[in-house]
Amino acid sequence: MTADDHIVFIVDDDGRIREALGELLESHGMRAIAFESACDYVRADKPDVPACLILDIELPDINGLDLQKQIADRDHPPIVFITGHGDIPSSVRAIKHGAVDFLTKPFSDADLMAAIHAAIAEDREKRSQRAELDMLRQHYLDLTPREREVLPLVVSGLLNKQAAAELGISEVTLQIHRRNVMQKMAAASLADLVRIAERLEIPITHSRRVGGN
Amino acid sequence: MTADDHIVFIVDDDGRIREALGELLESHGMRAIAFESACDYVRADKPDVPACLILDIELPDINGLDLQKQIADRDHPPIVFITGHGDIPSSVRAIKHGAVDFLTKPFSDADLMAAIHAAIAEDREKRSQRAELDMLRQHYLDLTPREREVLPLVVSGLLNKQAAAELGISEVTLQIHRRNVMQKMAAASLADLVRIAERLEIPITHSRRVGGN
DNA sequence: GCGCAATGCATGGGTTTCCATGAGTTGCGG
DNA sequence: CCGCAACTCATGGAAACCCATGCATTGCGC
Repeated sequence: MTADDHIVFIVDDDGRIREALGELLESHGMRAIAFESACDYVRADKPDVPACLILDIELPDINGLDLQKQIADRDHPPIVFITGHGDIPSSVRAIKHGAVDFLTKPFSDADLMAAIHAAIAEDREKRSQRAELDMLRQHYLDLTPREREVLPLVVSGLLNKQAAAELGISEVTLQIHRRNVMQKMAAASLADLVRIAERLEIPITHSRRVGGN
Repeated sequence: MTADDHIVFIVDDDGRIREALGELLESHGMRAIAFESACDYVRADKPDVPACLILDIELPDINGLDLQKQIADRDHPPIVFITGHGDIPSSVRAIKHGAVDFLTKPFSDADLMAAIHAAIAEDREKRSQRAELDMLRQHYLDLTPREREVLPLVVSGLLNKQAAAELGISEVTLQIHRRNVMQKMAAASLADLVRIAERLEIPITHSRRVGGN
């Protein structure tokens, strides 16, 4: 419960720091892997568990902030920056881009551990969110092209009749597509389907007029 | 279009700074009001337009970061911090709590103006979001107690019959409540109502079982 | 006490949805 | 060329939903 369900990555070019951090983390029962450079970190294949990246700003190959930016879109763990010569603009940029904390050496063990715990908790939450979303996206991929046209019409609140007219097909056929969509998306009800579509950011194409019914 | 649809508040105890900032903003065609202390700012009644608060960290009555915390829950404009003696922990805390930027004197006019424009744009967006939400909340207040019980059941995807059973009333009565809810919430369709309930954070009480139908 | 809002129920009729059965066309890959 | 997936459509019955009319009870404020 304390060593296998999370991991801490350390990227620092100073071997003594890597060692000290590794020992600190071990003494708190946490698993850690240290890298000497950003390149090593990026290339390594990392276990797929809630994690945290302790990142030094001054690295031999690339600036820590630039690394943050590079891996921003991808699927990366929250970052805790540490630095010997930090400046305010860097810290502002780091936090704005989502870093959990920005610590200047020397920092207290307590501060670092607090940041790490916050980061791992954040990653845990983020992962669970993403897992759910991935499942929905997987279901969406199961839809046929036609079903993908039907979905937005249905969650827009159109009647089957109206949606069918929109696609130029018969109401019967649309009902079949609609039914398949519900099944493939594992939606228990229309309300459910609407919420699922919301999370998949399916755009509302037409909204039914109130008086139009 | 450039002076009346936004305003910049300045809180700084240094009269020269206030004057300089006021002139800078005026030269950019922006309206500004300056205050000498946090107390003055809080007490003043401020125009209800997209705004931005330029806040000095070192104030006579209260620390700028504490002021940020105090007005955090309330309805306050985005903050751009400026300071003569900033430190990294302060900047981290400020940005974490939502500040737009954290500038140390001396800073360039361009940096400040960029931050201000970003802040006002942010506020504009936030206000438009809140305006919509307020309207929905107003509609929600129009609902009777019973209608407020019906809403979550309906958006959970329950059949009228099931929701009625849940409340121990007849299906007919529930249909009437349901209809009133739709009308009062200005929902054009069930899909619409689900999205509205989502934004109002109406919890899902029961979810219909797939096979149950 | 009277009016009014909120809540409750019934009946009836029209519309929509849900589901199953059955079946035809098209296009692609083995 | 055969099978299969995708798309199409019809019919028909059961269930659910929408709506209007009409009415009873309760509790609160004027």
